[in-house]
Amino acid sequence: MDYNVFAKACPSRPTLEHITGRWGSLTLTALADGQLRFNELRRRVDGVSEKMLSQTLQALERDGLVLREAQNTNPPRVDYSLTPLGRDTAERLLSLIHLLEGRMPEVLAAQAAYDAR
Amino acid sequence: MDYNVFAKACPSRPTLEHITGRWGSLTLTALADGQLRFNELRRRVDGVSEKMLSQTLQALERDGLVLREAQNTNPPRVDYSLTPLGRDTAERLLSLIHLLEGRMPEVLAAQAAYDAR
DNA sequence: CTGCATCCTAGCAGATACTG
DNA sequence: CAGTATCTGCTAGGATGCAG
Repeated sequence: MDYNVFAKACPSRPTLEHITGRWGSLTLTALADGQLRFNELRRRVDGVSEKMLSQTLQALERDGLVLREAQNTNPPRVDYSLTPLGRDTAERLLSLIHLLEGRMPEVLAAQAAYDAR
Repeated sequence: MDYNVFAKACPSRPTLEHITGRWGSLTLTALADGQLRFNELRRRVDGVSEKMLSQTLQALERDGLVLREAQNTNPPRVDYSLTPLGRDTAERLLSLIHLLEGRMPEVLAAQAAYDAR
C-alpha cells in the first residue's frame, strides 16, 4: 500500500480527517443530493457555525472533493457541489451513515447495558 | 428517518463521531482483521497514546461495536474484537479508506493546484 | 448573501508517573 | 501487560463585528 492511513506520517491522514470529521462528513453527505448555496448548507447541517462551515468547505475544496463556484453578482451567490471524487466519497459515507441510523436501537441498547454495570 | 445525524440533538451523532473520529476509525479498521490485544492495537494504530486508545475502546465498547474480553491471569491479558455490528461498520469504513488511499494522487494534485493560487 | 478577522474558552489530547 | 491519574498545552470551535 502506497498511502496507508495507519502510518502516522502519511498524507492521507489529514484528508481522512477532513472527510470523517465532525462537520466534514455531514457537509459531504448534504451535498450528495446536489448543488447547494452557503446558507442552504448551513441550514442542512444543523448546528454548524459559519466559521466551521467555511473552514470545512475550504479544506474539502483543497482536497479536490468539493467544487466552489462563485458568481460575481450583487448580492453574491456561491454554489457548492461535489467533484467526481467527492461523489464517490459521499456515497461510501452515506452507506456508513445509513447503516448506523438503521441500527441505532442496537446501539442504544448496548449503551444502556453498559451503563447498568 | 428516525435517527437522523443531520439533526443536532440526535443520539446518532456522538456515535458517528466515535466511529469516524481520528482514532475510532483507525481502531475499528485495525480490528477488522481479527482479535487483538491492547498493545498489539497500540502498535498498529501508529501514533495513538495509551490514554486515547483506552478512551476510544471504552466508547466503542459502550456503543456495542467492540467486544472486550479480559482474562484474570497474571500477567493480565485483554482481547478486543468486533461485534457483528462493529464488523458491518468496519467494512464500510474500509471501503471509504481504500477509496481514499487509491486516489491520493488525485487529492495531492488538487492540493497542489489549490495552493498554487 | 457570503464570507473573513478577532477574541475567548471548554475540552481534546499528549507526556509522565503510578498501580494491580 | 493493561491500564488509571494528573498535569498542562493546544486548538477546535462558538460569538461577535465588519466588508464586499
